[in-house]
Amino acid sequence: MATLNRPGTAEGHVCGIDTAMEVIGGRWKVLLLWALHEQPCRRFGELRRLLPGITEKVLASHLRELEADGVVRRVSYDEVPPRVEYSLTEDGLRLNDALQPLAAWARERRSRQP
Amino acid sequence: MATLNRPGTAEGHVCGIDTAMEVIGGRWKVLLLWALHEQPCRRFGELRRLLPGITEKVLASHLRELEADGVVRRVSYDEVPPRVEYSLTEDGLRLNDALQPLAAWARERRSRQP
DNA sequence: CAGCATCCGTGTGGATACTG
DNA sequence: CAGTATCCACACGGATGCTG
Repeated sequence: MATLNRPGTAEGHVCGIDTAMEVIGGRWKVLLLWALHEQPCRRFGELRRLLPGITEKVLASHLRELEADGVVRRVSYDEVPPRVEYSLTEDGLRLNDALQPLAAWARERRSRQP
Repeated sequence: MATLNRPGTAEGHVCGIDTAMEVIGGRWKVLLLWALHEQPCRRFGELRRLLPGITEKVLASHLRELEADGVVRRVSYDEVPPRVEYSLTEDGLRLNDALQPLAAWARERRSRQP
């Protein structure tokens, strides 16, 4: 019988969905993507304020992971005080678009059972 | 400044996406949804074989959670040997449809960087 | 301001064995 | 066959303090 994932191959997923889950898997990642979608350029402290409850460590590590996955771009300006701006890459924009139906599903389901 | 989530309210998420993430958050859940989408009715052992690496405990708990979230339906037949069949609910079908763009995103991105 | 270093608690998931 | 029952490991996220 065919299987849905292929153990032994690092990224050999047949249906592809869990590859995406690896990118957005993380407590705050989809909210970060959303924040960077609403406004294309955000600073570290700004993102922190947008996500009450997130700690600096987790915010930093999430941003680094999203950057490593090629969906977030980090631009550091050589100034004092330091300024760093985060934005979505092209791939990140596409990912966010791909996330919209999921958000719509959640909204629609809540409107049915409030 | 407005925030993306509203701490203090259990399900008061503004953008809705992380509500969906709570449903599909789990190591194998999207694969389960996918399996039940490919073929509408699956048995426990069948699902276990489709997901090499999953343990019985995790499979059972994931199925129970998906059932509690109203996306999976469990039908138990009173037979010997026991037979239980799992299928997607209407809501589960819609969830799976909402997941397709995400899978497409992952596939498209892999085709660009193999 | 934008982080990193360190330590730590919890929960999710996993291994194994057993049952109706 | 379709699960429970235990026990356990470790990754993830969190709290706190310090730095360029």
